[in-house]
Amino acid sequence: MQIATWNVNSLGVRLPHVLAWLQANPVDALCLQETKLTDDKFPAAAFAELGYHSVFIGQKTYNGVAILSRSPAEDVIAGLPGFDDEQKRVLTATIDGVRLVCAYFPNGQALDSDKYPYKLAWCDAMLRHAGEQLAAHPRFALLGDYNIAPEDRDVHDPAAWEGQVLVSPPERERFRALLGLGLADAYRLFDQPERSFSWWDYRQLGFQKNRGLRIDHILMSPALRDSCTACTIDRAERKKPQPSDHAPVVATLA
DNA sequence: ATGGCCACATCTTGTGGA
Repeated sequence: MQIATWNVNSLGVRLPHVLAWLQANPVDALCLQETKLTDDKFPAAAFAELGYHSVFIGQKTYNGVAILSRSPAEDVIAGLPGFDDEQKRVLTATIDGVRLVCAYFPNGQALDSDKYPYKLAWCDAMLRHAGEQLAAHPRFALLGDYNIAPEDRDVHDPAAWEGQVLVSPPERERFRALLGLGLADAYRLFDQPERSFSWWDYRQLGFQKNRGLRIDHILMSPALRDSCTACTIDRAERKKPQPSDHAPVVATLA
């Protein structure tokens, strides 16, 4: 089984990329973030033609998440229970007996922005949700754009980023709290190239110079970790014409 | 030189992203 996550930065623009990627990478489940489409505009038929079911919650312009899967999604939950939020950022569903959370963590914008305390409170609500889901479902994974680079090695230039959103100590504390539930960062289960990132700025030849951040993650429960045989970032996708600024992350389960 | 790109909305300029 393969599970994957990809922030597509507008599914309206990136639909051809996603369809081509699925044909080349027929994963069992793909979590999408930043679809930026209201539900009436979600291209479910195009995915169905490739043999994928879809569940989705979207809004105009911002946010929006979806889970595409070869088997139908079961027991779907939209949003974070107990956390009132207009923003469409979370879907939870069971695919082939694996409980998946597809999450688009808030960006936070800046440490002095109102969006920063929202991000921290959102992370706290996610910690509760992940803990509850993990307790109920031993085969559990949390996939998505976390908007957190967990360690300095996940940042192209840690000195330049110090004090910025995405790397601040309170955000990294939230990431470590998720690990504290017993979840493993699938990418770090394996030897990986140095300077591995999942997002690169569109500006300043960010990708060509590999000036990026690793902010897209797959965290998995002990039961899944034990069967995980690989986790990779598909950098090649970022080289294509009109790419998303994020690359897909894929985990393989035996 | 503190911005460079991209997507989106409302328009040809502003916001948000990361």
